[in-house]
Amino acid sequence: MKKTSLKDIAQKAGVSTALVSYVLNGKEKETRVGEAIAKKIREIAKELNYQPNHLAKSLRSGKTHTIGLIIADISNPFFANIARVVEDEAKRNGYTVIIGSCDENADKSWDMINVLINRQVDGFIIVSCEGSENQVKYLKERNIPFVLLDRHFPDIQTDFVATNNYKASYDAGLHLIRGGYEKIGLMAYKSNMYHMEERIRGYKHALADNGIEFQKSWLKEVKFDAMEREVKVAIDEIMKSEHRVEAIIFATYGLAINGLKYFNELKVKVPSDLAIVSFGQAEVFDLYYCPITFMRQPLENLGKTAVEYLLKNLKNPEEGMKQILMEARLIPRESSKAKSEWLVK
Amino acid sequence: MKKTSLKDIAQKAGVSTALVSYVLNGKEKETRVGEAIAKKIREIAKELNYQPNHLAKSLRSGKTHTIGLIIADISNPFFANIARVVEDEAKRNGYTVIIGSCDENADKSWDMINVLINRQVDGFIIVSCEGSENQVKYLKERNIPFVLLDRHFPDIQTDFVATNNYKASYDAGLHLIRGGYEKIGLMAYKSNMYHMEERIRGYKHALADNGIEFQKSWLKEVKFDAMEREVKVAIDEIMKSEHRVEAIIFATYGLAINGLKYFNELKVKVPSDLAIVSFGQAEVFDLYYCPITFMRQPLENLGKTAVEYLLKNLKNPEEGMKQILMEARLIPRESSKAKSEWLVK
DNA sequence: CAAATTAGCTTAATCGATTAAAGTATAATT
DNA sequence: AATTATACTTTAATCGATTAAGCTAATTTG
Repeated sequence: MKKTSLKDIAQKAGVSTALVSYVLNGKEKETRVGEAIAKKIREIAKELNYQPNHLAKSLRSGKTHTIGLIIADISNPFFANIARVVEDEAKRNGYTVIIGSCDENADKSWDMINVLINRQVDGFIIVSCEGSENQVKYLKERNIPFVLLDRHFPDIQTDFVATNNYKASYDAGLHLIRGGYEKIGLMAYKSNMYHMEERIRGYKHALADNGIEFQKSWLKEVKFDAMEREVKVAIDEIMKSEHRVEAIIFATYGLAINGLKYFNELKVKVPSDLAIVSFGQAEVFDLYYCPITFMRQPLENLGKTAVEYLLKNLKNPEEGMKQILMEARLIPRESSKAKSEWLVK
Repeated sequence: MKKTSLKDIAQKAGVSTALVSYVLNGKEKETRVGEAIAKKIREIAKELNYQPNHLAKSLRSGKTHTIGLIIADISNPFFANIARVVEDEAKRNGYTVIIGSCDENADKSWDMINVLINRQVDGFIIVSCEGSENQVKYLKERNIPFVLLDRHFPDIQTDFVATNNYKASYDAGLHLIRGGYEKIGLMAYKSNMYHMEERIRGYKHALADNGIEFQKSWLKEVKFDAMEREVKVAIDEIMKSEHRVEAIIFATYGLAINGLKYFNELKVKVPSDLAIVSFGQAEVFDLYYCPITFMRQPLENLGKTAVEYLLKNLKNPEEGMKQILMEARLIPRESSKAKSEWLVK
């Protein structure tokens, strides 16, 4: 049983497809279709359960009402959740989302972008990965609408929706310092992505502003592709070092998970052996024996705003650049309890 | 700058679009295109960075190389992961996946199916939710290829790829019994979905086969939509009841998370106050203070096989029904440690 | 009443790619 | 030389929906 097309309806109603199209698109007034015939057309359409063919529509109009969402790492629940938000918001506006994860790999990301361009997506929302600047430039040149989400490139003028990572990281550091911790480490990705640099910068400034001299051995940068192994090595180094830290900030969810696992193995006690603040957010942080303090990023707002910006661009490509940095909020939990609280015990 | 089309290439090469199409589709031999011209066409195509328009292709061929994946609850990491597997496997075969979560709501599921049908997906992979039998029947009637994943309806003959839930649940029960537990509860969804019934059946049989008389108060069924509240109520009841259980099986990831959170609040100690085995899988199970025993479902295999079945159907719609039940494997952890091990302490 | 509107509908081009069918040289065969 | 085969190309229909432009008959207007 084939799908009913405009033609089928036209035939059954004894009119041209044009009329059917006009009626079903609510253009009967402008194009003055007879009332009787309009009613008939609508009835037949209903009877045959007519559903327009999106392909044909899109081919004609050049609009697919589809958004390509490229995520650097969908296995990170923070991104998985943001993907859901984007999807829901897009759906509310009549758009379909095609999601792809590039697993922090720029080549994969290129592939996905090309595949999606061929599929004629109307625009992109992208959580960029390292080394994908050229892709962003390419989209700009080709005038393909897009919004960068969560990560952006300060040297490339684009629309973006991101978190104020400098501030977030600064706040994380400050929180620990106020809790009485002085030797504070940061575990981050080895990356020259701006958002990561900002997190490092914020952390260092928090130390400096509070008269704590940053020690090189406090900053551990691990490769995404070898995260599990390198996190362990880094932690081993940290625990042995002479300026051994009393607290550590995990710059991403993945780092935190690997770190916490290893702490379990090592029987490191949080927060007495080591206090923790982490970026990212996930169920685990609630359920760890010692609930983890984390920086809550405005997930909903980030996702929704990204969609909003993109749709605005699609409607009116001439509109100016739209950029926004949103603030993260520290959610204090046991893992970073002020020293004074657990010292007395 | 508009995208290059076949026409552009044809014009530049001074030939008809037909030739260009033949050459770029590797049909130069059958259609004996001159070698010189073929070369020229390929060069121009490369030079103009030609990328075929999928919409046009699909409109013509009736094939979009797109799969609709409808997931009952994407916030469940088990399903999120399976979605990734499906996506990757589809991509390996040149297919794009459009994912949608219906949040265990049949109406939403209807919507999604309709939207995706209009987008002309070639077929569906569906993790069905309660009350969606009519949708499955509809797809069957309309001869739209689909494969049910993880959940299926025994009364409707369809392709499916699922876990042997009866066996998994039986094994979960057996494991606890062998660990010396006798009073064993099960927390499940209030649902008449077959997979849930099977989990209940397996649990009961495990008890019966080991001479334990099932108590009504041991089985708690909570509504998905009010999970958080009802889990708490259920646990309160369990803890107070006279036949208070010593162990509990969570039939889904969501139930486990909510349960574990509440146990934390109540300071229930796992496994000495209550031993646990759960379905689903997630980072949390590793990182809980007492790592959680769970039934590992063959996630990869489930996802890949679903794609395989669907693609076979797409290639050859006449092929017979394909159904498979895969076995889950219990991963023993601290949360269900044999009583003898912790009693001595 | 002739001319000008207007209402109501159809025609046909278009989006981009595919592909039977038809066309036109050129070469081979009888 | 006439016929046939071969090699190479073009034409045009098609997928399904949209829409500017055109057409016809009824109605209004001066």
